[in-house]
Amino acid sequence: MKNNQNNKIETVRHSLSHIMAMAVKNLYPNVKFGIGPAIENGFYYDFGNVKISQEDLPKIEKEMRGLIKQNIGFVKKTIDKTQAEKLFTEQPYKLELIEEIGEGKRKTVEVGLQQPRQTIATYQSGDFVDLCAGPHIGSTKEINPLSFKLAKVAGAYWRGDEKNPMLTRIYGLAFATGKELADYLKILEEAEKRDHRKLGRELDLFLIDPVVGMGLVMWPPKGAMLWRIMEDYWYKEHLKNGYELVRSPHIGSRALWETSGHWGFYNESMYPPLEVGQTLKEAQEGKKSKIKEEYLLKPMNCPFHVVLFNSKPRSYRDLPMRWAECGTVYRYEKSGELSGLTRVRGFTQDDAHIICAKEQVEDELKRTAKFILATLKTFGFKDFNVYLSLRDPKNKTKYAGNDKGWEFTQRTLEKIAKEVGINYKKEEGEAAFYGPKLDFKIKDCLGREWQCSTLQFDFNLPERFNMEFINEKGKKEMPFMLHRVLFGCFERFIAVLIEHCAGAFPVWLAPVQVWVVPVGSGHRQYAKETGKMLQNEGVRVEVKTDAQTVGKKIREGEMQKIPYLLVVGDKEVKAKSVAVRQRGRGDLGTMKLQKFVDKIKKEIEGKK
RNA sequence: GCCUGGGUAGUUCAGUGGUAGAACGCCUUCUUGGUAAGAAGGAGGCCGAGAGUUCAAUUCUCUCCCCAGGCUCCA
Repeated sequence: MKNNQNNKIETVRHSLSHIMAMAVKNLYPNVKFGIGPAIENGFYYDFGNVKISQEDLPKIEKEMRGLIKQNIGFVKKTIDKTQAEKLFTEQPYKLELIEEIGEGKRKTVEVGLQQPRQTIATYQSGDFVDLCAGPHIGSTKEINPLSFKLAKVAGAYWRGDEKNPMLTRIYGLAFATGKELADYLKILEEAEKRDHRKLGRELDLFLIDPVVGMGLVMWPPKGAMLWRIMEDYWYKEHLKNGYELVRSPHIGSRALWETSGHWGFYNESMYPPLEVGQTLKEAQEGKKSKIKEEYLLKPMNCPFHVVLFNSKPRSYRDLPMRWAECGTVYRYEKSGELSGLTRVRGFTQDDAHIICAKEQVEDELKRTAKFILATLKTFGFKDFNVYLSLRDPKNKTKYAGNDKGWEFTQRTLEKIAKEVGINYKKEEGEAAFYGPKLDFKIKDCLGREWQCSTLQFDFNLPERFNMEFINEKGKKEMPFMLHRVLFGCFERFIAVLIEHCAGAFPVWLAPVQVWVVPVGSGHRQYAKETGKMLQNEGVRVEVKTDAQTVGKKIREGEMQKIPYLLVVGDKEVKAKSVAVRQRGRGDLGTMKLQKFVDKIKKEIEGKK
């Protein structure tokens, strides 16, 4: 039953995309049509040869409502390729699709064909015919005209390829009822309040300033504290889990990146070389000299770890090696891709490389997957999607490594994913060229997925750097290499963390856990003593001695999302107690100071 | 990088072809306070940068920079 309803709204959404296309055609007769599928929460359609802006949406929406009132029916007509080519003669994008349907190449949702077809499905509504496999509603009277809304315009490359022309995409929202639409709009409004960029400013967690550089993040005390807490936790857990810590520099010579292959295949994303042949002063004076050395900022930590591994002969007895480093990397992302903390140009990966023998692969994978799951759980993430990215079986040549290695690792990845109970989605062709991977993606406040944890094989670096160890038989053997990050990187993880808890961090993570609020000036001394005592117990505390009313300080404390506000006045001084106010819950009443210390320490210990 | 829309005080935003305003925040003074804003006063803006049109540009035009939402790419 639920499924039927889902299908029904999908069909309505898709039909709305056709109605929108009709409306656009009426208003912009020369429009060229791309595609227009139903999507989560609504639909879109891509249009070429038109200039449509946000301001035009009400006009298009009005036209759509006019069409809907006419009770236009949707009629399926199957025609042959020649007829289709004639029908869509002025629609170059449709002709491209018709060509591919004929060849069996087309396999998107709205024309779900895998096999070469002689016939082409079309839907006619009124005088508008669209290339479409359907299904559609019978007539526009099935559409509730109050339950949809055109949301935004956006550019989108034809077929998602940046070499193709850019079309104008109009996104619409559509639900079964007007109430559902209103509810969704409400959710969007709420989401805005959780935006990490807004909260980052309000809570003084991070700063990005164009004077420093786009995509380069600075961390004021509160943000730096949050980072530190995460990092301390991270180090502790890694040592517990049998990792060793390593460190590597921020730049590496050109030769390193040539050997790793990044010089060649990663050149779009790397900052250009630092060419050393003169002093800065000489460069400023315009003196030119021969470049003696070239260095590149590291976009990845791996090559350093590989060089460390190769620095002496390794025995099978040394394996597995688990080397971890919170390493800051720099990638020159295109300007339009930058966004808050989720996409930056300098970021710190909580990286580790596991180098092991084939027999150890399965066990290491399982350990790592469990480690990832435990970490996400500790930070309160329950809702994330996991993707098993495999190579494209139709194009095996573009990958590093050999068939045997790929088959083994892909099989093992899938096996351990099942064993540790991960509900994953398989994606063929999504693997990196150097190996298959398991990606963990967390949603932000708007439901956009961000890859955080990942677990990836690497067939490239072991080959390029000739990594080897001496096996039990005294023979040289190439080890398996595994990259993995738990957070992904601190920046992005902090972004999703902020949005996940709306800035109200659990006590163990809160940069400031407690404010002590004296009622009057006579209570300042006791407040300071209380603060000192808490500080000695390892609690992160601030004493608010400024001359403001209690009401004002409470308000500020709540807005700063401080987990506990301790109000102290005459009663508390006398009884050596504190009046505890918990964030979001209000006054919990008074308790002995020691009792509060026990309470908060227990919460911190339990990662609450 | 591409498409659409933006950029006015630390923040959120008004406003105007004759070089600007509110609220909060900040500073000072008064207030010594009991669970979400005590009062008064003050400072703070080459209205994102550059060029053009104009007697005159924050306002109109163009270029660039940055921001938002997408696309592409990615941790």
